[in-house]
Amino acid sequence: MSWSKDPRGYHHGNLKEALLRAALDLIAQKGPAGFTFAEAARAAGVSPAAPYRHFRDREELMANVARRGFEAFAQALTRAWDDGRPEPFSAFERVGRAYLTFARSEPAFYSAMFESGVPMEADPELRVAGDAAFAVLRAAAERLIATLPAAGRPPALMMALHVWAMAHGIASLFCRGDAARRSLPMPPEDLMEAAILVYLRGLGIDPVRPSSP
Amino acid sequence: MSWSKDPRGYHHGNLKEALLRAALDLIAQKGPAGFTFAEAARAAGVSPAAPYRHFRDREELMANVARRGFEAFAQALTRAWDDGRPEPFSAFERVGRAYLTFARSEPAFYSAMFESGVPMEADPELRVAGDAAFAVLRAAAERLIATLPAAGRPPALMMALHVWAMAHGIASLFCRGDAARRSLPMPPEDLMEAAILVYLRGLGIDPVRPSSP
DNA sequence: AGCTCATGTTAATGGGGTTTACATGACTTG
DNA sequence: CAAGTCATGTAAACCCCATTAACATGAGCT
Repeated sequence: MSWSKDPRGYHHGNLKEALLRAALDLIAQKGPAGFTFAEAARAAGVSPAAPYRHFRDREELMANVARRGFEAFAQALTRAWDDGRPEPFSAFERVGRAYLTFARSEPAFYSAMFESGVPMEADPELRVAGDAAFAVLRAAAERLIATLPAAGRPPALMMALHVWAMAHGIASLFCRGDAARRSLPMPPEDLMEAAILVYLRGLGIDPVRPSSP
Repeated sequence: MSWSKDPRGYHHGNLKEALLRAALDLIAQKGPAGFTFAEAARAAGVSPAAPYRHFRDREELMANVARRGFEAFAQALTRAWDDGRPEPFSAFERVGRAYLTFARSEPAFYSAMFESGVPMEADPELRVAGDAAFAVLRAAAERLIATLPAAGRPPALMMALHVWAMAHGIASLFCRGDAARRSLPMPPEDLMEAAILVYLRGLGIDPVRPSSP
């Protein structure tokens, strides 16, 4: 669905897209630090100065990759959450797994989003995209907490932050593609599922609460 | 407390140490990616090629910094754990706080240890140091789990991994010094303490279990 | 047809990573 | 003490990268 030589293209046609894709490939191969502006240009078949017509500098390109990453991430989490079907508990576990699946299947996006050092303030759209992704997690937490008796409900924001931190921690430590990954005596997804299980039990949220048995 | 001209030094005297300190400063200031071999050499008052007499390349220097970081980290955690005094529960919470305190007060070490992309296999001593740090966490988890009735004790390794991931996640997301830090409506330490509280309750470990009231 | 502007290219500057050949001086050894 | 040796630095060179400035080109409008 993507051509590097578009007949409609005169000079290049869609260098911006080509650069973003090249960056994604390079980040996936050599990490966010190993990615170079010049090499992305080379991959797109243009001179080293050409990218500057589309991105102020290397960091702006990285911020763009991160923004798209957050958008795809939010989509993936939303799809996993599936509006809490069939019931919030198992749906929430699905979200946890989806988090790790994304980190593993889109390492370039994940690196750009969380490990590239790009400040969220770099681009308002980046912040919006990042907030939208977190909002999915937060909404899910709210739904899950709503299943508890009204008295003594923990704050949903806190729960969302805890789950985010746990997922990010597991992803960072155990889901990396490169050699920096720590070894683990089990699949990261299992570790994540167990963590969520224990954590939710700590909040008083139990796995099986069928309202209509 | 540190001179660049040591009288005992002829050529330099202790370039290796000077480079390690310079690297630590530079990483603290500009992140693990911003640190350059040449600048460390400049800070030590030496030619750009001199560091190669002491480190194979930039990565080996980084691995050395990471190793020292793990050693200091293990010390900090051990001190916080204090052999479980006065009782394992509060001591464990202290370890959680100490984790974040280290990440915040030694950002250069923490970056080198977890965000520099240095593979643990780069140096056997690095792996040993890293394992030793994790061992503190694991030993603490074992002690805490031992307070539970023998039937249905959760695996201590899993618990240690969960706490590690949670602490690392919070540290990575919310304790960074640079602009990439996410904003948080509360101190990270409080978030961490709440997480441990909830998690331990999920495991059936309660705060107050005085065996001798 | 000709103008204009977005888009690329070339060339130049300034830095960093790394290697190779050379220099220096501290320590050892006869 | 004189000479050799080895660790430690230096200088120079090479290649790559980021970024900018001056120049070129061609698409689309008038």
